[in-house]
Amino acid sequence: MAKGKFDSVSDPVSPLPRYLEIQRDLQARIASGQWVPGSRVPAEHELQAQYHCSRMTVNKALSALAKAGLIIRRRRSGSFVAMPRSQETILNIQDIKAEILAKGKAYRFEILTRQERAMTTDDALQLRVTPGGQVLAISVRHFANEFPFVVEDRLMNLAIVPAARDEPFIVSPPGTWLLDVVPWTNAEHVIHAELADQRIATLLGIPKKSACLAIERRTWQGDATITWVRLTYPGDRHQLTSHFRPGGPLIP
Amino acid sequence: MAKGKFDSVSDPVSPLPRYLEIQRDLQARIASGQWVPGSRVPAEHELQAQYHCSRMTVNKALSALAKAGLIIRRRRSGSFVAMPRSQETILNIQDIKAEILAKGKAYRFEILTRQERAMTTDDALQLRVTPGGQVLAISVRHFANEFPFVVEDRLMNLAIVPAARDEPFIVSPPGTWLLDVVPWTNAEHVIHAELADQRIATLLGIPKKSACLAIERRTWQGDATITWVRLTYPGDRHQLTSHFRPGGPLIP
DNA sequence: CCGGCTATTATGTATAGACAAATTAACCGG
DNA sequence: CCGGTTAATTTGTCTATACATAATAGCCGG
Repeated sequence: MAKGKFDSVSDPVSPLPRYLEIQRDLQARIASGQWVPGSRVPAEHELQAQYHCSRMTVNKALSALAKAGLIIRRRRSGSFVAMPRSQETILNIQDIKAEILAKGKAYRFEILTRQERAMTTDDALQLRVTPGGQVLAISVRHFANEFPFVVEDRLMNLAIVPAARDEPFIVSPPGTWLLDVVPWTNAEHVIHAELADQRIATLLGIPKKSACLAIERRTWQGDATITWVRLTYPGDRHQLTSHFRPGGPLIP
Repeated sequence: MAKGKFDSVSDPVSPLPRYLEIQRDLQARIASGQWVPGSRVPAEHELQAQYHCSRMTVNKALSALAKAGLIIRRRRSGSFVAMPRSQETILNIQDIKAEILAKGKAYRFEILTRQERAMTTDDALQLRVTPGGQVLAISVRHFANEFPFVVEDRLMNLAIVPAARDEPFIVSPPGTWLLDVVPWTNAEHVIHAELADQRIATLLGIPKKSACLAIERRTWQGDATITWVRLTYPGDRHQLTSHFRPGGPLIP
């Protein structure tokens, strides 16, 4: 005999690892409706016999399906096809510089205003911290191919990011700089629509009272808020797009 | 001796499985910046010695970290702390009925229009399929506590969902019904801002030309488009919120 | 000095066996 | 028939080992 992996019975040379084969096979049965929600998935030892492999291999496939939320596993009871999940999608909000460059457009930005000040009540509210300390307030306009792309209004908590005080933000805009310099642990996004006021209209070069997409983001490091930012996009020119597959990271 | 699991050396009774302990420990070192991006993670056999366990256990922890994108693994080279990831967040777009009920408000809906027709060119474009076949076009208004909440304009591909033809949509609105009945494999979302036209303004009870948040969703089953839907929310009253932790599903 | 071969190394996948924990099912005494 | 104890089942975790695979490092001949 030559070599032949582990000499699996019926599959001489499989391009896909065994556990992924099993995983996809089970996933297909669930997606196709062959196994309806609530129905029982064969026990590990049964699948082991069916697929002619060890229990660990079956376990790896089943655990992945469980982590993806396609099945529910309970000791002694067995595994069951999960109920249809509420819709959930992965929205990729890139760093603005990366976002524009990814579209193959020329990127440029300009600092509109920059102010270092004692934290006001409003600042504290928006950062969701107790007042006190200093903040750096910065407004930036980003351009794609020399067209105004988005207006950024940002508050940075200088108690957490003192280095920002001495950063001129010449090569990188504040958002990109922060991403590179400060590790963050939590983020919150709020997306809504609003009408352009005079300032936004002028800065984006759009008519006053046209629709804008506003994204607000708060970023934390542990319990401390690092920064709050509000990005205002022209609503008709910008849109957020996302794709989603249930059992998301399963089929990479 | 009584029993004592596997008699691990220094940890008599651990409430957490070993691989999770290791995983969290490594994760903490990465998050804290102790291991900077690009730096090398000890090899499996080193960690095995450090944590006093088998290589498979270490492997499980490292594989999970790799899947979560915290480290990059390469054969022969070793494992390395990943570069800071582009911002990515999980946006939860619930089924409307569930969304309203979750807010503790009374839910009601009404069918505004319903038309079964041969697929028009526009329909085909929006469903992204080649023309031909029948579609069901439905408009629905959803209420929360008797206030207009969102307007839904939907196209359903009757070639894929013939059952919709005979469904009166009395107990459940089309979206909820579809979620319960039809398994889907892919979805695409597009979010943008726009101004309310006369119809939307009337239906939502808001001034004409006020800002609206529009969410369009296309849902597939394999290659076939099941449905296209456009949800129009009042921009000032509705917002999408999401939280995100890097290394998301790691800390359940 | 360059290009290709070989040895080494780290990860990837898989096996078989073992004990632990949880929960259901069966049983049995009152 | 009820309630509690015991047994059986299923998943969860872990070990030790083995071979596969990819990629680097080093060697060696031209």
